Amino acid sequence: MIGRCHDFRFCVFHGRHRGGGGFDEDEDAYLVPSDWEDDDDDEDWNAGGTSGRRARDLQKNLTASRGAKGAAASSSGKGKTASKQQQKQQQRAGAANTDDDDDDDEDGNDSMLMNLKDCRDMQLKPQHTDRPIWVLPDGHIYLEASSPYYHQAYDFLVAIAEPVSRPEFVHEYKLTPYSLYAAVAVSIDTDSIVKVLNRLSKTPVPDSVETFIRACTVSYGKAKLVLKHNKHYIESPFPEVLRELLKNPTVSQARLGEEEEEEVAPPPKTGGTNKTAAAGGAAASGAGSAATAAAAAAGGARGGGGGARGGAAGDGFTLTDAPQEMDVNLEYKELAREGDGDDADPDVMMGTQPGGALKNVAFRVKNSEVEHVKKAANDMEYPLMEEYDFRNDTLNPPLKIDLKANTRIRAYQEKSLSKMFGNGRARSGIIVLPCGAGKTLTGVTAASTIKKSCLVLCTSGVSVLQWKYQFQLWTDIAEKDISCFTSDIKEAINEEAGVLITTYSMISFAGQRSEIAKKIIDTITKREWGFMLLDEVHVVPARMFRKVLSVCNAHCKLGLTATLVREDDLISDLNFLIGPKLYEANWMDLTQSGYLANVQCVEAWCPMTAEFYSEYLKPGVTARQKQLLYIMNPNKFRTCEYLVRTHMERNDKVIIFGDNVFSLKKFATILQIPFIYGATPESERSRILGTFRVNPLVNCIGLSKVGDTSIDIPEANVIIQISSHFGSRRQEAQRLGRILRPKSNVDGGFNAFFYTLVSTDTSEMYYSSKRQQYLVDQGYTFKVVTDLANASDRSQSKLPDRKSELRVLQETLMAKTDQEEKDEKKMLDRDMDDIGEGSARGTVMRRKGNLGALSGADGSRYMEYDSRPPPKKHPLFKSRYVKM
DNA sequence: CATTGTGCAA
DNA sequence: CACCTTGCACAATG
Repeated sequence: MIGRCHDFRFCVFHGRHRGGGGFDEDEDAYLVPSDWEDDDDDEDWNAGGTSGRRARDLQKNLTASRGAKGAAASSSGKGKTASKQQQKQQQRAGAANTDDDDDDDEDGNDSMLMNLKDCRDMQLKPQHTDRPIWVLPDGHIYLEASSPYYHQAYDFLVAIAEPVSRPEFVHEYKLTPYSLYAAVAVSIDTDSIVKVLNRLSKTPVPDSVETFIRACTVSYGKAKLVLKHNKHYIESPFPEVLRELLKNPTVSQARLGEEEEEEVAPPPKTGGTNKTAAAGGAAASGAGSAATAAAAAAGGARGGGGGARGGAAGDGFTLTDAPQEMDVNLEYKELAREGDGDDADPDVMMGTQPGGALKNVAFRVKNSEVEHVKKAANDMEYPLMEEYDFRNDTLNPPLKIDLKANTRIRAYQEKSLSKMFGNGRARSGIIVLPCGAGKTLTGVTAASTIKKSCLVLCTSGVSVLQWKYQFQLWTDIAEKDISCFTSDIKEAINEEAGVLITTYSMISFAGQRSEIAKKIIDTITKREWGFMLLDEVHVVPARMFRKVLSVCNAHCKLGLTATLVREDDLISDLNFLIGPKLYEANWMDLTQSGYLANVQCVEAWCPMTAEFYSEYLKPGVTARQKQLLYIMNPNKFRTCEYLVRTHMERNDKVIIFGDNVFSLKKFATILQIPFIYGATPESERSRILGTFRVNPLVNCIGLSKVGDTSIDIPEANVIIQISSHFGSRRQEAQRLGRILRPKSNVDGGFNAFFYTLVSTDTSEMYYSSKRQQYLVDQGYTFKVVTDLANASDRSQSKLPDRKSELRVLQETLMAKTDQEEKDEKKMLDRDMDDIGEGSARGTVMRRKGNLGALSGADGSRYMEYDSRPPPKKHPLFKSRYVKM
């Protein structure tokens, strides 16, 4: 039996005993008062008439109904109910600068305003004041956070809808096909969704929404992607579904006969590398060869374009029956049983199926095409389920790993894992937890539940070490069973089963590999991984990093991240690359529970000084120079200075973040504080961090974007941002995450501070509001202060007068990029070579050149350069050069 | 083993 | 409405 401390796994087992239903996902979990009348007359929805394809059109209609922006927004001024006014106010409060500009409610933010128009004629139901949510015809849902039934409704809504924005009083959610897939994936059936939604809603659920829900959920779970002997199969008890999928060219082209080799065949190195031959090895190989034989026949048939195998696979399509031998796995029986018991759904797909005897049919797809197939299937609204029945997997050797007896996991971690293991199997997906909320422990717990070979992917070498450390901290895994693989650590993998921790770039690296690396990569790609853990999963959609998913084969994938956002549009790719978002913690809930520090966010407005602003406005000033000017704005510096001084007096630990290295250096130098950036060697870094941690006299350090990731400073409780990477919401959230570690002085008030210094009337204002969006959606509010620069006493400042300001301005205008400096150096070296003798490389010549360059005769310098063949074709340099 | 170069991500 | 620098990982070099 399981130790009573492992509540989570306790739950998993019980979940299974209860017949595969999610253990806290059934309708009963969303209890509402029984005297609420159920006014949903489950009208019979005719599945036959509506195929899943309709969902997309419905979605279009839904969005179209949102209508023209401006008119709706202005006409919505007198929303009918008090709570809608409240919503609006709240929404506006979320945006930092609402006073003068009404137009800056952008993107998703305006939906609430528009929707007010749409629901004028909605009828309120009895007990509507008790019911916590509004369901609008466009699929948006609003939840009153003050409702006594908030928690029930919250649990339900996060399961079926995407959180859009969760400020203090009213939360906005949105129904999307993906969110509904995820809901069905965690075992909430369609009728329950509609029923509970209706019960919670103040107004009857609009027909459009119900239709949308049904259309989205009807085809979910009909087809499945499974991994067998390192080959991928699309499998379904419904031949019709497979036929449908095969109509898609992407899918049909990805199809592969059982015995066919993929073109990208690995080097012929078959000599016993496949180590699946464990305890059940004999049985496995027997089944394997039988399967191959059976499929070979099928493949032949397909080649001939002729006879269908199996009665169900007619219609000109030749389906490869799943060989009987493959059905030995319980997984299949359970699938069949589920389909059998699926009472509420007399599915059109099953029309020809003999009720009790569901047999799975399957066809193989190329491993290299899995990504595209999944995307295509998603687009067709037959999202492929990926579930791993790890308890009944006898093919892959088990891994000896258990949580230590004293390991405890928190309620929300357990909850997130319950979404993953809800029906006793492991489903692929993404868990979103804020920084410092224990993502690693969540991942480790998942790995020790599955107990199969586990591949962990991280973004950097240091986090590889951290993961290994955490595995050893929380579990009893043997030293021989866990290994790291980075450019400088190459540990041997356990042949049987083990945990391997590596980086994305290690796997996706395209260039020449060292011999030892080649060997390890080979074993990684050959192995059938039980579990793949993707740390910082928001990086995975990147062109190179997503390759890891086609290179490594895993039964189940779990992505972890704190910030599921990107500034490009690739984030939604994760839906088919990994799976649905299984759980997203609410930052404010965790703050209230004391798991996170209570952060006061402040945006400090710093007016530009006259000289800096006139430079800023000059025509022909490059974007980079403009950026430098608003960062180096003396009022910003003095604001920073003032904040540092103030927090020093409180004995706080302050981090100054600067994305731009030049300005960071300048600030740090003038303030006389240590700073770390990319070029700071490791020894120096740990020395500075060490003193910052322990020395009460060193309470302030500067960090470049090295601090955004991979530097952990639990002691810090104040952040001052002096410069940032444009509108990166991820950076903003990640920086805030640095001070989220709960602080000891919890007295209900703010115990951490997050300042962003913004030069007014510059593009920095725009970026700043963009950056804050993610945090605003998590419920943070930004307080705007305007007078800090003047509040500071000039005489105490290191930049007290106009003369010193002008000096800074001068330096700012002369600031060179690293690239420019390198080029200068190169050019100098070249000049030296031209002059001839190496001995002339003396100080005199070098100095002269340097001074000349610094004096700013840029144009001529580059012109001269032009007459020579370009020494290097760095694209960045090229464009700059062309400009001049 | 410290540095350098390349390529990538954001 | 895009902005383009900075940091990192990896392998190869002297």
